[in-house]
This record gives sequence, structure tokens and C-alpha cells, in this order.
Amino acid sequence: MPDKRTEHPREVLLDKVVAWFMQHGVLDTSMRTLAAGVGTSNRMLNYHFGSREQLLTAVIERVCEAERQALERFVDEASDPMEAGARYWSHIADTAEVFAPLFYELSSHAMYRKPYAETLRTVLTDAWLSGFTQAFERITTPDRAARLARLCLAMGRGVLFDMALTGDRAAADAAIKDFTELVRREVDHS
Amino acid sequence: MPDKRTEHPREVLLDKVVAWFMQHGVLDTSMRTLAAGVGTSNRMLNYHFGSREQLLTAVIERVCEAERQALERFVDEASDPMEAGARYWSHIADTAEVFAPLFYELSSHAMYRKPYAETLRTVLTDAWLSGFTQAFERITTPDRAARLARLCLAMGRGVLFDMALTGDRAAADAAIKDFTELVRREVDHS
DNA sequence: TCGATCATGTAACGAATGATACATCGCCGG
DNA sequence: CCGGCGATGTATCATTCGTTACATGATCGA
Repeated sequence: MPDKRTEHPREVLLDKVVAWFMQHGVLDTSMRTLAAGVGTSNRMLNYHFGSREQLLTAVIERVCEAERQALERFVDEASDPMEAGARYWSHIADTAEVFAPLFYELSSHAMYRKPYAETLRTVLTDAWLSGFTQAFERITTPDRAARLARLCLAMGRGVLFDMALTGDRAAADAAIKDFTELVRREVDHS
Repeated sequence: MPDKRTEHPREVLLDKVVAWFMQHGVLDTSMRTLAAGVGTSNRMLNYHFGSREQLLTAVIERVCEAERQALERFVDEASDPMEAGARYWSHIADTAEVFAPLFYELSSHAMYRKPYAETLRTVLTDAWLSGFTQAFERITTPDRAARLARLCLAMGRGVLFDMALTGDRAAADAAIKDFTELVRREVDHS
């Protein structure tokens, strides 16, 4: 068990804040509502994070960090990119119900605000694109690897979007399966 | 020129509101800020729309209506679904810079609120899925048409998302081109 | 034990919010 | 010409917002 003093209350609070945001949304949640939702006071939120803006930044960094770790695991396991992708998709899908709305909300927020867009673009697009490309280069040419990587990334997000909006997990799984086969045939035939 | 009295001020106001939202975002825009942005007063926004919530509903219905018309044009022209899709993509891409952020913002908003989700799901997913499926049934089996339709829809949204976040139109065009060829080969080989 | 430092609760501030009451304007029908 | 009605401007309501001042509690080293 970690020493109580080493788990800074700010981090513990941030975990709860992210969890709350995943269930209730970010942009129309006030500091007081959020504070009540995570069992503290708005006074504490401002004490630990400084301001609402800094809290939002911390939230974005936290989810981006989770993304980075997920990518790292993916690259480590991606000896067969197709299989690793399929396995990773099931993890995404399992957690998507609470994760996807926050993901798209923060992203749309970033589309209006360049500084956020820069951060999210780096983490969500550049990093994943690089990871996918590396993985595909093990089974095809670099040029084709880059193209397939972009398609996989886009497809994953599109399917995730549909699932978040419709709640239809089965259809999403089927779509990923269809697409995986499509790509596999494409790689084999080349 | 249409009679001045028949273009209800509410509708012309709604046009301006949607345009403003596309450039500046919805959720953190106040009635006063919005009113100033579209050259009126918050008094007028409440007069014509009743409340902020009803205004948001009107905005969603407006963009959904635009979607419906776009779909209608697509289905009419989709004798060759692949070519129609490519043509329609270029239209999407041209208008995406101001359209996509609002699209994803409203969608993420809907993911937290079931009533909105129902409306958006019907217009954004069911209708388009049906349109794509119809188009593909002209060149392949019904089962495969449904599967391909879902893939195309998801891919379009994923690529649109990437483009909105990165601003990289060329990469998006290339991805759509790659995917189109992928699908075309799949249809031809079956 | 004592003091220091971090954490927390209470209460309040000024500003901004969504909404409205009231008066007024302009236009068209009679 | 005027009477009604939709549209608009002005001013303000009560709330809620993000933030902060001040006081108190908790915990641990010296």
C-alpha cells in the first residue's frame, strides 16, 4: 500500500474529476456541480488546480497520458499488427461508453482553440499514426504501411463515434472485423 | 426576391446563429455573446426562440435538415456509389473547416443526453446508413452492401475528424482515395 | 509538545448568466 | 388616419458563475 502522503490529493482528485467528466460531460459542468459530484468543494478544486482553466488542462493531460500508455502497450504487443489491433479494439470498446463522449467533447473543444488542438493533435494523431505505421512496416512496404496506418486510425475513430452515438456494440465489432479482413486481404494480395 | 414578410426574422436569425456557432463553438457561448456576434440583442434571441435550450434545439434541427438534404442529393446522384461518394467527399471537405467542429460538439453533447442522441442517431447514422446501403446494393449483394455502407460511413467520419483536428486536407483526401480503391477492389474481387 | 505547513470549511465578492417587464417603434389593414 | 400587432430597445430581475479572503483542522518534524 502506498504511503498516504505520497498520493497527492491533487492526483486523487484528478482521477475522480476525470471519472465524473466521463459520465456527465465537461463544458456545461460548473465548479460547484463538479465538486459536489466528486465529494469535495469548489474551494478545494481551485486550491489544488488554481483555476477552472488549469483544471481542464490537467484533465486533458491526464487523458492524453492514458492514451500514450495505451499506445505504448499496443506497440510492444504488435508483432502482428492486425491481431494487436483487434485485441486493442476490444479494450477500447469495453471502456468506450464512458470514454468516447469525453474524447469527442474535448476534441471538438480543441478544434476551436488552437493551443489545445496542438496538444491533442500530437498525442491523438501523430503518436498513434507513428505507432500504427511502425507496426504495419513489419508486414508490408513503408509507403503502404503509412497509408494503411492512417486508414486504420480513421476507421477506429469513425466506428467508435458510431458506437458512442448509437450504443450498438455488436455493429461496431462487426465493422471492425470486416475492416480487419479487408486490410488483411489487401496486405496479402500486394 | 421573396417577400420581406415571408422570410421570418426567426429563420434569418437562425441562419446567422448557426454560422456563428460554426466559427466559435456552442457550449461556452452565452446568449449575450452570441447576440452581439450575430448583430442583435439577447432580448431578441429569447423573443424568437423562447429560451437558450429551445435555440439549441432549433440549431440541431437546422443542421440535421441540412444533412437530410445532403443525403437526398447523394442518393439521387449515386448511380455509381463510389464516384458519388468521392464527389460528395470533396463537398464535405470544402465545408468541413466550419462544419466539423460544430458537428462533433453537438454529437458529444448528445452522447450525454439521450433525447438529443435519439435525434442525431436517426439523422446522422440511420439515414446515411440506409442511403449508402441503397447505393451499394446496385453493385453488390445486400449483405455486403450493408457492411460496406457501415465501413464507408465510419471511414468518412474518422477522416473528417482527423482533418478537423490537424487541418491536413491533403492527407484526408489521400486517405479517402486509398479507401475508395480498397473498397472498389473488394467489390470487384467478390 | 510545539510550530509549521498543507489541507479544508465557511462565507462572500463582483461579474456574468438566462430570462423578463415595460415602453416604444414601424408597418399594414381598415 | 388610426388602431393593432409583431418586432425591438432599455433596464432589471434573481441565480449562478469562478474566484478569493479568512479562519480552522490535521499531520508530522524538531
